[in-house]
Amino acid sequence: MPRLTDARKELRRAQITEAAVRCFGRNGLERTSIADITAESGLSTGSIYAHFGTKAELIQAAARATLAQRAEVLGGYADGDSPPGPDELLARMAAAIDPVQARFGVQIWGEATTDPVIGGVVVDMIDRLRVMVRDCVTAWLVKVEGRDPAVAGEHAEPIARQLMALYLAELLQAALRPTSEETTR
Amino acid sequence: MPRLTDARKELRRAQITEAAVRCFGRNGLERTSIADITAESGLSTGSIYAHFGTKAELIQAAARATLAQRAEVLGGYADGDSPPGPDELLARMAAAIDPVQARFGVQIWGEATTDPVIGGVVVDMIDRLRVMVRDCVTAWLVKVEGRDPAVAGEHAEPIARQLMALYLAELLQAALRPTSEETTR
DNA sequence: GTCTATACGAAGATAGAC
DNA sequence: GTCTATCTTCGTATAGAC
Repeated sequence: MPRLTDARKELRRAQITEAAVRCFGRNGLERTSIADITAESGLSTGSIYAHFGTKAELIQAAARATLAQRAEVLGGYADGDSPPGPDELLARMAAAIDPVQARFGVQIWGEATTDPVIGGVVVDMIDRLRVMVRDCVTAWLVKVEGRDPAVAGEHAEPIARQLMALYLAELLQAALRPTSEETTR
Repeated sequence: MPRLTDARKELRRAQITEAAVRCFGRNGLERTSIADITAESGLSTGSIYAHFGTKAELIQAAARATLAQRAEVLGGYADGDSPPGPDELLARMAAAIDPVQARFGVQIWGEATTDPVIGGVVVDMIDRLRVMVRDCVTAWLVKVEGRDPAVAGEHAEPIARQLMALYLAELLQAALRPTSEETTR
């Protein structure tokens, strides 16, 4: 297994998807051409198509990468000795929102309504996030509120649902907030 | 002022935007061509361009019409003698969600992230909805919970925010739910 | 693997008859 | 106002050299 070259390959792919996300954040999924991405990434058309079969595949990869990145941020919250309570958790999640990623994220929602592949990615990711939020709330109920671990999970579930809804609304709001360029104009 | 012909004009425009929304719900904003809309509406390219200058204008008109229609549903809730409480209100709003309009709505969010005109339409409409929800909650606090009208408005505000977030999440979920065609396959 | 140059198709928009 | 036919542009994807 040539894992060193594999790693390089992954790096290139990441370079491309990250440039793509910046373009998408500026101009939207369909209004950024491959040419735009070549300009942003410094690479060429041929190079991009060497790594992704179609533009749709590129979008899928970018979506997976971005959503996974957002999930990672929540990773360690449930582990500490004093996990954050619901309000604090939401505040942290909201504070971690990046405008460009928020815009791309909402664009992906739109795409997910008609593209089943993207649809799968999005619902999986929302589900993963909700589970992580639930676990964090459970840990909080047990560790700082002193609830019975046996029932804390059940209690955490509806709270997690509400938090996710609030978070999605926050994400949407961030995505709709005018660009800094637009506000300074 | 020829208001009869104006009315006919509006009717045609509605015919076009409604056909467009059905197409958008199926295939997304950018993957429905003008040709698709002619097929769905029974009209021709020329006719469509006689009513809308560009495809973007058509999308804007469709967005305004659809969002206004959703706002209308909430219209009378605050007026009755026994306005619904938060849970009941959310349930009614969720029950009134149409899958096709939900998909189009979420697509519009995506478009709003990069198109300032659509952006304005969306934030205006979300704002209008939130105000209506707030008024409904206020009426409920006063009329069925017996709260002091002087402070009910303040109390209603955060509740309305939560309800809106929950509603938007519900809308997103409906939009991501697989089409009936896909599930029966 | 990366580049440049290009083929090819699709879709937005227009012209002009009726 | 509505149609059909068409123009033109643009963007994806490929071919082939290095």
